[in-house]
Amino acid sequence: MQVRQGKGEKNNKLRLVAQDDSCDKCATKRLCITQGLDAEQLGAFDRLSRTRGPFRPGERIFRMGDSFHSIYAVQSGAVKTEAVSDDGRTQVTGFYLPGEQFGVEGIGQAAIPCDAIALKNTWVCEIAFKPLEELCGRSPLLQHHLFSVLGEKICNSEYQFMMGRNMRAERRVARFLKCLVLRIRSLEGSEVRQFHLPMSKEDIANYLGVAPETLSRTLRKLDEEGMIRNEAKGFELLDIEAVNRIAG
Amino acid sequence: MQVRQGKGEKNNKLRLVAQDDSCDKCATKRLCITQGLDAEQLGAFDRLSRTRGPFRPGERIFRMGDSFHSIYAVQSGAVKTEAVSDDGRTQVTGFYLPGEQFGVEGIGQAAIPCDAIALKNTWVCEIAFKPLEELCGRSPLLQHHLFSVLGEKICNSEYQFMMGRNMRAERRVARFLKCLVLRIRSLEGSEVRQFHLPMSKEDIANYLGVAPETLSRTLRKLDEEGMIRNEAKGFELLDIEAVNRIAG
DNA sequence: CGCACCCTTGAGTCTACTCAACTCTGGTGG
DNA sequence: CCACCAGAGTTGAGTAGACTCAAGGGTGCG
Repeated sequence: MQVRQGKGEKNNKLRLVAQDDSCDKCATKRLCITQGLDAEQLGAFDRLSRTRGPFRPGERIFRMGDSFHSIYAVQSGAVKTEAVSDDGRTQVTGFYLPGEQFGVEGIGQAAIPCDAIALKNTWVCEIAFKPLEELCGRSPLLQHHLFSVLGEKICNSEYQFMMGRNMRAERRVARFLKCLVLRIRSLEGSEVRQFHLPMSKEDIANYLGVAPETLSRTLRKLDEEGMIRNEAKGFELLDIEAVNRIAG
Repeated sequence: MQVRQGKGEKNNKLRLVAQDDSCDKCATKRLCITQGLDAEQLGAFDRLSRTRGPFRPGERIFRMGDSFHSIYAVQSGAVKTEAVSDDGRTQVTGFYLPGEQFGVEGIGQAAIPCDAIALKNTWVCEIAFKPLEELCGRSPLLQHHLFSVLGEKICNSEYQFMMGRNMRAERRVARFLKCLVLRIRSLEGSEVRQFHLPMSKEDIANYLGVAPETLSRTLRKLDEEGMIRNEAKGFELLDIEAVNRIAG
């Protein structure tokens, strides 16, 4: 949600742990819910949030069934959320990059409906929700930001939902790539062409609702058609126009 | 979100128009965000909400691209929301029964991302969002309710999202029926076995991400197996256990 | 009565799944 | 330094579930 400033030591520590730390860019992101707050409110916000980490790859930040206390933002690293369905299969429900919020699914619920798992060495900002609600009562701007975050999340979820139906694997994959490119470029700059994937291709396939084999074949096809250069742990973007065309 | 009491005339009018009006039962629903408010706050809530209708079947309550001003609750009738995807195809994103909220997708967004369309003669409660936010600042309870509503919506969206992938048509249909049974029974009583569908089967198929033909065949299969009795404009529930078993 | 619309049924096709084998990579240990 | 191993990813073959296209009911409305 925000990287708290004026905590040099912690940020340094963070940088030592996670080499690909992008947290100092987070403050510029549009979703920073503390944007526009005055000094007193920022102070209050600092008191209800804290940095946690490092989480190792595969380590859980919270678990399905935990009672809900906090919402989170990625400071550095990457996070996936996944839920276990009734029949025991896991479903990846989201990937989160530095500056992005997660854990809002638990708001107003008896229990958190998903696990959050670090994908690499990860630092997160944990924001206690009950005090945040109280602070929102005193800060209309913060309240508005928070509602916006939730609205955006709803909007994205419905978009994903919509995308999941009646859609060829090729289009799903293209949309995923397009989305990821936008998100990573907003962190690292719009000239980036080489994209490292923090998650496994198995996770991506699960997220997209296709078999790993289908994802593999689809990426190969996009590669052969010259849109991307498919790699083991990432991809190179060759023709964003073509990807957009397939994404629709 | 709530049916305002003490407006006998409007409710009467409403009853004349929509015979299956269930709005007087809405006040008992758990999602009533005005629950627990004091008289002064209830008054303020009344001033920022208003009843609108009747909307005729097919009539739009709001349109995709409209600027966001209000959230809504169904008072009587039924509503669907649908979005048009980039390639011009429409995707039904939700059905709403009396007492249920809709339109929260627009919160914090530049434009509302979907159409809301009445499925039969429908009255809705429109709640102006900006004043609602302000009122939330003065009423921690209301604020908490609203956050809960949004959290629940996120949770449901992710659940739907999850359900859309890797799932046989039979299971999707069974889940849809199960969910609908629960919702209608919470309105009309748990002994109900006969369910009228306010939406067309084409809409249901679209919502579930299957072809209308597939939905038709699946319902016939469930009928032949004795779980339901498939009808033109509804269904009779014969074996809820079996439906639950298939739903997983 | 006839038309329109929705739903159902049938036949054929195709996408994506499953299962199985193979490759590649990074890490470990001799 | 290289051989080995485990896990992720890729490729191939065969299958099944769902889609498309097309035609045939049913029901309500003018």
